[in-house]
Amino acid sequence: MLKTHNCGELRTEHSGQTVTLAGWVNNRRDQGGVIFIDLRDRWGITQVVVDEQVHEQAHSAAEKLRSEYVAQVIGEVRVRPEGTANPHLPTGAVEVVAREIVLLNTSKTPPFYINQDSKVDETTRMRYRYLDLRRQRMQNNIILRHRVVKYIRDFLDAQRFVEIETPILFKTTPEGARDFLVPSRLMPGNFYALPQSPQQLKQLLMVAGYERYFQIARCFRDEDLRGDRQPEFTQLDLEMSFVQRDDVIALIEELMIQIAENVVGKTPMYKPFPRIRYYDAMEKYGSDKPDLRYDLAAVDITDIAGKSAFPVFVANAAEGKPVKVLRAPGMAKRSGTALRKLAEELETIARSAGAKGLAWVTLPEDESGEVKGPIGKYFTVDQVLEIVERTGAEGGDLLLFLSDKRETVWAITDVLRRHIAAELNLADPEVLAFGWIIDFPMFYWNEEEKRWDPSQHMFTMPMPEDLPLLDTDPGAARGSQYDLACNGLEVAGGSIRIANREIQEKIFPLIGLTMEEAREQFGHMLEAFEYGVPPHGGIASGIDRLVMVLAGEPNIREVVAFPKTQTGADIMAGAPSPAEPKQLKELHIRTTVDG
RNA sequence: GGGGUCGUGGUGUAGUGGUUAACAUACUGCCCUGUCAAGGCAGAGAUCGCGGGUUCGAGACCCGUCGACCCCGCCA
Repeated sequence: MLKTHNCGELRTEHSGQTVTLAGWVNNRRDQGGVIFIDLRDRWGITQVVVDEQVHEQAHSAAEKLRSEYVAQVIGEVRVRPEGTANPHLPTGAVEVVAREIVLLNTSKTPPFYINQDSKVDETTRMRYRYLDLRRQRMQNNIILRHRVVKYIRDFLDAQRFVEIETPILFKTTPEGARDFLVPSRLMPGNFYALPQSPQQLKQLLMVAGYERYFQIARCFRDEDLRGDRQPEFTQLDLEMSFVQRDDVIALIEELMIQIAENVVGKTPMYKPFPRIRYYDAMEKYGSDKPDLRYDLAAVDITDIAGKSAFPVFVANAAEGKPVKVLRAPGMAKRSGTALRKLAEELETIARSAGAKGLAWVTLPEDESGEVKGPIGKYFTVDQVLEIVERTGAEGGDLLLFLSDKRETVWAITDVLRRHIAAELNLADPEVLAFGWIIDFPMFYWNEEEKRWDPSQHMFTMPMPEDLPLLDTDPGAARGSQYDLACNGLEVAGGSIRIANREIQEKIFPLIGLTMEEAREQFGHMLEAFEYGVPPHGGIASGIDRLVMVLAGEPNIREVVAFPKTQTGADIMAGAPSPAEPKQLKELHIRTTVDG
């Protein structure tokens, strides 16, 4: 080893020891006769002091050092002179007096600051990702990610799970996301697909009798990117036999709590995690992955609004369209101009979610004041009081009225709620608010294709008591699906699977598959399921998103070592790139794009 | 496929149609024996993403294009 200690570990008790350190020059302060070098490695920073009169050779070597040069320092640890300790550094009580400095490598001037967390254009960061990753913030994130994955492996191993690898080259399926395809050289005209998740394979491992399987699995989906979505990502994928819904939920909840507390040092806001029915989540928050760090729930006032003098609400209520109120706490305290501007802004946001307009009233700050706003006059005092009581609103609140088709109101609730929370700084990145969403509908209606689409996947077991609904009212049937939301992100989702051939065969026609098509695409599954399938269920958790939320980072790229840009490109390496004609020929591929 | 924001020395920004494009920091050289956001002095560094257009005059305005980012669609 070119070092005996790392740059983060020396303390006063090492005083007097001769040590060898090696790392990067974080900073150099040249005082003339004495030079201070802050030497940095993964573990920290240690101040190296070089005195011209004591070690002339080391001093002249230190004069040539620059930022990010790689150097080895041999010297003696000593307690810093009285009054020169640096309380901001863990190693700040000591310094290493350099006897010898070996220049291991020079460096060009970096294109951005490595030694401070300042804003840098993301294109530049991506182009020099290896330098970006050298920065403290990124090292923290990448190492946190390692610790989370390590914790998961140890936790599940202790619970007698077996980690099993499944193929990356697999079979395309028509359902779900767009597949990444890989042409087969040995079978011209045929393609593998990269797995969107190891869903089928893990169920087959249950058939195979492993009972408790997990994998830290890379998954691929060829869809457009978002701040929380990359085309390739990592899932904790697991499956268990002889379990019911609450067994899987309890296991993952315990795992998440332990990760939060033991790895990140944050106690989740709610313990145990609340369980919210899908319909209630949509009614209150307009989202199946609500941010539970704040409440701001929409409240139904259809009955009151239906009796108001506002024609739109009366008409909507009569048609069965809900009228709901969303509180914007304290937002009515703004001045007239600021309030009008805010209302316009909120209306624009509401319209983007399908609203035709946005009605609002302001509550006075004191009892003698009056309710103001475009529709204030349509409500009687008693009606206003009833609304105030039902919503828990207080003086100075801005009340937003949402009324439309139920699904549209959900969408508006979601965007407004998140905007208000952002405006009021209610989403503290230090807080972790987990919550389960349960009782999802089995299917949602696909109007374009005139069929039911599974809301999770076709192997999701219906809730036992809803089995009869498959024949009578599939839209009302609930699945055994469970999703875990944290801070407005979906961080896990799973279900109990269908282990019964008759039930599975009822699902196919509902989702528009004939038995022939089902056999063609899932024959291996159906066949396997004839050989003694245990009842089983599982869950998958997006590691990237989980680490993102644990780290309090605003986007997924901050926790992926080498992420893709929004156009799916790797700016550093220049991927994707054209293939050589020879490669294409071998793969029996011709492109329609002119080279 | 659609909507939006941004693009100015290495980096981060300012620049409200009119001087030699400004500031901070980084960088280079010199000075300096207790600094740690070191300090002082001097210096170098910009075809204002690219291409058209409007104008007497464009970093700024318009159109296009490229790239990054945010969002909708999409993501079982």
